Amino acid sequence: MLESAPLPRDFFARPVQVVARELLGKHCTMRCDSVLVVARIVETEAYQSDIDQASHAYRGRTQRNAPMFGAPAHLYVYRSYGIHHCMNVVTTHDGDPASAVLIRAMEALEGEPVLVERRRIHDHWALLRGPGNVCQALGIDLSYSGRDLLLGNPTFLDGSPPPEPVVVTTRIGISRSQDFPWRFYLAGNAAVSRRDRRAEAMTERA
DNA sequence: AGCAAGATTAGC
DNA sequence: CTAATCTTGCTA
Repeated sequence: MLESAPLPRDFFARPVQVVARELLGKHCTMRCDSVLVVARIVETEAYQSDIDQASHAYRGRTQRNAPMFGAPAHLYVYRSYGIHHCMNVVTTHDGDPASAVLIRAMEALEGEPVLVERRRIHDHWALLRGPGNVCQALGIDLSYSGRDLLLGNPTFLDGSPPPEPVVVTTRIGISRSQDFPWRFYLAGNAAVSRRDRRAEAMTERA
């Protein structure tokens, strides 16, 4: 693999939709039990608190969502349905509403045996499919919430832009603000959690 | 202090 | 389609 540097804080200090889209194709490295895991981001969602009722920060700051109101390039992790964890990267910068990108799916590149062990499945494309599965595979829990990405582990690396077209569509699993087209994924990638054929058709035309 | 809801997932 | 499972945050 070619050398690549960690994404600088400035990368995240931009509008959350821009960051969500540009995060596609970027690599995420995570040291798990002294083993290096590398994965490629293939699906994300943007959450912008001021106009987004689906955002955990919509009703203001609380103990749980505090990281979303902090500096960019920090993690915001929360427990989902009492069983899973979901990982977000904070993009908020001075003067902007609290915002973060939910990492929904990745493609395993290195260290797959560790992921297989944690997930207890062998399907390569399902290892990191879905936000809850991403955290289970990488070993990310509540203790990671608020962590600065620039400290390393996990780390997001710069890299070449994704060769595949990007599909833009509406977000999944929310009951409010369902119409914002703030979900992004790499067309044709088998790790994507749920495909949107309609949006993919629009993508071909573009 | 009690309680309903939830950015999910796997299995029937 | 539904159960599983628990933390957060709102209401009394």
